[in-house]
Amino acid sequence: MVRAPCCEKMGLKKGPWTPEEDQVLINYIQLYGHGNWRALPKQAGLLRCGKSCRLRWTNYLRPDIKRGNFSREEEDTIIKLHEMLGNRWSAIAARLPGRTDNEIKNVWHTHLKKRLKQNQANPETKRSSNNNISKCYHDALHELELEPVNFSSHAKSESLEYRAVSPQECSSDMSTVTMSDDNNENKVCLKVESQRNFPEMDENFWSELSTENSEVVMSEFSAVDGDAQLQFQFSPLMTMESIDGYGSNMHDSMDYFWFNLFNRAGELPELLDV
DNA sequence: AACCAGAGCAACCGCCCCAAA
DNA sequence: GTTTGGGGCGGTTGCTCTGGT
Repeated sequence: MVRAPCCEKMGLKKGPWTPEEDQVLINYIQLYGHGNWRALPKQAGLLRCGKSCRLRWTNYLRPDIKRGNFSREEEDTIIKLHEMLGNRWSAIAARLPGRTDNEIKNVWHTHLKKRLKQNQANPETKRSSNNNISKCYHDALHELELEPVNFSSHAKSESLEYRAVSPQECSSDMSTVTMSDDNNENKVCLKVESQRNFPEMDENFWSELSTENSEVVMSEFSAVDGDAQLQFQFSPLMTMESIDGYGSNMHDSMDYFWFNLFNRAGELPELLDV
């Protein structure tokens, strides 16, 4: 079933908004809010569809919108977040206060894609890119025959389960990772249950890990008889409020964690040239 | 001055998700 | 369990601006 576009209804205006229309919309929302977008234009006396009003408000008229050019810092953040999240513009916008998904999408298509292409044309840049590291640890995990089998994500808790996929290991090697942020302090506790013995890790392991993987900072780890506990702390870019729906990113973080763990323990095959 | 091409950006379109009926 | 409708999202369009010829 294809729903006909609401603006095709008789008499509804399309195209650029006039300053008068903007003012009507602003006045109405300031007075009454925007409980029901579909009903809003009629009540406000606008010859627009609700969708058009919502878009105009969220992308342009909202008082907390930051206008003007993107700073280099903002652009770098977008590039990094795009690397992590892909074309999830609203998720990226959630981490850039005052910027809208539409604006970020436009900046990406007009500026940043070009910038990235230029960077990738430079082999030195390419070698050191996070993408390359990411591919390496995914490959490594594949070789280890560890893969995520279950993942669920909510605003305040995450659950992730890994298992070994080779038949001979399947029954003996199962690890379950449960994350929670009970105190809502951006510190995420993980309980790892696994038959695999965790190698002992020194201070350098954690400092290197947090340097190379800026989304997450390991703060504490202990492993006793295969029952491991560790504490994550996310960088400011990775707040728990906005983590909902970032399953793929958490996979990356956990993949990275496992990769480093087993790499350090010398359990990785000779397949990496990071 | 006129024309053209490309860049930038606001707005639209169609689809999806989810809650309410 | 199914249908319906509102809201949100990502992709795309098309208008405007700008710089080059």
